[in-house]
Amino acid sequence: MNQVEIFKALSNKTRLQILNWLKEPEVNFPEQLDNGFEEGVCVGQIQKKAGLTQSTVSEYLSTLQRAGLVKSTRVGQWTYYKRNEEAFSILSQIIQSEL
Amino acid sequence: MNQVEIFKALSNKTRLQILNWLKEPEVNFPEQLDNGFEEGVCVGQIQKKAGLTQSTVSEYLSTLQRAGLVKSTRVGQWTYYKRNEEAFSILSQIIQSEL
DNA sequence: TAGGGATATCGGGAAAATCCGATATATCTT
DNA sequence: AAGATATATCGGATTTTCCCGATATCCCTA
Repeated sequence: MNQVEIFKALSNKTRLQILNWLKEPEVNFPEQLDNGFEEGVCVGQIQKKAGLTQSTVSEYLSTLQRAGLVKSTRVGQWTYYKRNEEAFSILSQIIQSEL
Repeated sequence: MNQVEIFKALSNKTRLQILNWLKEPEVNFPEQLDNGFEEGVCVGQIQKKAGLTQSTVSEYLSTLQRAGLVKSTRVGQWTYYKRNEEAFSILSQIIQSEL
């Protein structure tokens, strides 16, 4: 739980948006209704919505993952990303007690 | 309440330390026992503890203030900084509900 | 096993952050 | 008014972030 790394990951508008979109994948990624979102949302869907290049979005997702804010699952050629809710819970507590 | 600005302000080890020191000024700034800390701690004390130059620490405190995380009071030639606890409370809630 | 699609990684130009020394401003004292 | 002290602001060298295009890797299918 590296605090500076977490806050750096959160210091970007697009990355904050991605995290927000992943709160309600069924609303924000209707094209991916086939799988039930238990795995998360694949990079391509997120990239399309973000409107940035594939490499940039892939890098942003790695940044979020290194910070522990999302988890990924590889299924075939797709990598699905979803929020790590526990991390947000812990972060919220850290801000109240430690920070 | 600009979220990106807040997280950027928190994305620095020294600034996090300053915020932490200001949680217990009487413990961390014993040299300033004369005034009762209601006003906060002056820049010079923080600078000495941080071990960075005066200009850097002054700039860091401005950054924290622009983000709303600290408040300042000018008294004579001193500027006293203290935490804005309300901001941390709100931030903690934002992480739980909005982020 | 060849080709195609999804994702990751690499190299880089532009912009922002980091932290410094020098200087400006404000205030207090004498 | 002059000197001393505390803080703020400025200019800049260095590092980091942002975001891209090109390329590499992985996996699936014909």
